[in-house]
Amino acid sequence: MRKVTLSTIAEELGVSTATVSLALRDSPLVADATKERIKEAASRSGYIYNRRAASLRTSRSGIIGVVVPDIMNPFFAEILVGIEEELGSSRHTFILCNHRDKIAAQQNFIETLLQFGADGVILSPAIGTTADDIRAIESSGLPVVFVARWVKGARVPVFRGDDKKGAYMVTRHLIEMGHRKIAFIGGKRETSTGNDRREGFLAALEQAGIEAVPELRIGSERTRKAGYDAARTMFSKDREAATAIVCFNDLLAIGVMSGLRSLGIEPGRDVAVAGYDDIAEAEISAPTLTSVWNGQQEAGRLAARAMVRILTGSVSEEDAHDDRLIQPELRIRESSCPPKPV
Amino acid sequence: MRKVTLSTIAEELGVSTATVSLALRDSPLVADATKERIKEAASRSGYIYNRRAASLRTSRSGIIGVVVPDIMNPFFAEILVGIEEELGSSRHTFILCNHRDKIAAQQNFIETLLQFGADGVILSPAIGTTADDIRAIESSGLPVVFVARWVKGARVPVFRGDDKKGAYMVTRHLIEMGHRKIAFIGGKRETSTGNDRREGFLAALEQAGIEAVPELRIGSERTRKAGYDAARTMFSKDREAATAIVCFNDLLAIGVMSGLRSLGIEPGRDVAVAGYDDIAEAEISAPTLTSVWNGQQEAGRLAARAMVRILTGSVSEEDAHDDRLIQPELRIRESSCPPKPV
DNA sequence: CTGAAAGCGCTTACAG
DNA sequence: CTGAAAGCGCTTACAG
Repeated sequence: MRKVTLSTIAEELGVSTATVSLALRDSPLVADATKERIKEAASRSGYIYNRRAASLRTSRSGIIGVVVPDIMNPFFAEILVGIEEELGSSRHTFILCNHRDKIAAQQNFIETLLQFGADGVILSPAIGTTADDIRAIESSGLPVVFVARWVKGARVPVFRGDDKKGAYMVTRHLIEMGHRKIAFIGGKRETSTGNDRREGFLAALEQAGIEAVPELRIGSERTRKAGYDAARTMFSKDREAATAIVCFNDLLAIGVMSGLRSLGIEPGRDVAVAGYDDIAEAEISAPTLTSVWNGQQEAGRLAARAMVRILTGSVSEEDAHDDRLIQPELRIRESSCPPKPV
Repeated sequence: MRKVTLSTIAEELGVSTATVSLALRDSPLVADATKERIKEAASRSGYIYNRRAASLRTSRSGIIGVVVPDIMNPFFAEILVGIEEELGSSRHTFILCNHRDKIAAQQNFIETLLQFGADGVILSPAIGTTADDIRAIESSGLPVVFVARWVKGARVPVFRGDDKKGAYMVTRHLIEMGHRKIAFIGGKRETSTGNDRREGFLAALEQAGIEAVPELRIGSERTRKAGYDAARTMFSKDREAATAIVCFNDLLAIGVMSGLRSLGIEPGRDVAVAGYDDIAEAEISAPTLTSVWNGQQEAGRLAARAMVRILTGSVSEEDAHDDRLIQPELRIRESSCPPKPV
């Protein structure tokens, strides 16, 4: 079985390849009857549209790159769901990369995208990405949109939750319950999210006149395991190191709860714990986890939509800067108990 | 800045495009001095290799499709890690799809892969995929390798753990601890894994002369939430519905433990719980979770390696059938306690 | 060791 | 409404 191309069909029907091409894309230039015959022949012969050829000719590939730190992290997985939903309805295919906060991996993938002639990239930049890096990508002809994280100085639309405000809200909630010794676990100073959430935390303390104790802040990876370890480190020598813990994200918070329990400290009774992101698991953990809804699906959807707009030219890249922050919402659950009476 | 192509460089240096092409790919046909000049000019001018053009000419794209039910599930995420590791060293790029057990989504993506001229696909087939579907893919020129799941009747290499044996092992472990009322939660009859694990479970019961009680088997999604719900359904009316629970996977088991706890039943003390897959979380849950190591990273790696072998022609597709099952290992932890004395 | 030429399979003006 | 022709940027025989 020889490969079927436009010209195979053209020959068979005695028309030109131009007509076949137009017909298959439903151009109004082609007579309906001709279209019918052509489409019928195409599907009968098992014709497969060759995107490489089309893309070479038009210099549009229909590929959008999506670059995130780690798909295994539910936070980014939910962003992806949003992107997937939004892109599903357009004619774009997305191809995915985990950079795991390695600049080299990110660079490498961008290079691959350029080679494939990708139309754009939705990026949650790796730690260490500079505004110059972003400019370089854009000047290679690859429009960029940020999601979740952003890079200072880069003039690129960014779609994300208001991390500072959310962290402020959850910290304030714990303070209102009566907590004064509040720890902050996780997040890295080098990421915009890490910074913003930490700032929100500190702002709430300051506003309440609580002094920030450096020992009560532990940076870490963003995994369950890191939370588990951090909790054990913080509470193994002093079981009253803190009465409440704000975690950088839910994954960490779940790990923290597990770590506390392994020391015989019951989260939601002996120590209050709060997470961030409101991933699906927060609702079914035991105790259920107080968290901050951060709109990651929404962020993914908005980022994808902005990208499609840029690509279809319905909006200039300048105008795509409608990057209002998504407003976070506090989700109070069992894990944020009041402090134990002394 | 005009786009730089092979001919831009060729003109600049006064050589032919053939020579430039050869030089950039390090062909021994080109003199070292010429190579030097060409490479220098390429990197200086910011030349970007156009894979679409190359691929159109050679009809090899360097793309491998990876199609799994759900990347958010750590089981598949770990398979992906294996694939990523293995493919990292070859010159292949992979593009990913979640089919979420929707045949249409799977079909759609295969179509996209064909349009991009993908070289092959590593597939964990959606429920309902038939041997004919697989044959159709292969006869379109896309070699297939299965990972984790397989399709009966399809002559395709498959890389996966021995699910039946693993489920047998963990069930047997619980029986040896003295359990007789053992439930099985999760998995779908329609997937090969669901079937195999269920069979292993039943085989262990039968061998121990324990009658299988249909009420003690609940099929379900493969999520934490489903486990949570199933546990509550099973134990809310009868707190002694079972003394031990074998779960289709760890995600479910973690949900089950959470569900039990929400009813005031302590997993690992009142009821034994075991999972499957030995995901990273099993080790840090509280109680730590007894599970079966299933070698998913290994499976991913082997599948990717087999695919690369098929593509480089170092092995015929027939010979790639070295699909020995990965031997599962039992990981006994706190959650599998003996039955409570009556 | 290097070059001229053809061709992969599309789409896009242009002409009719 | 349809066709002939050029060209996207590579690679691959082939000739020298």
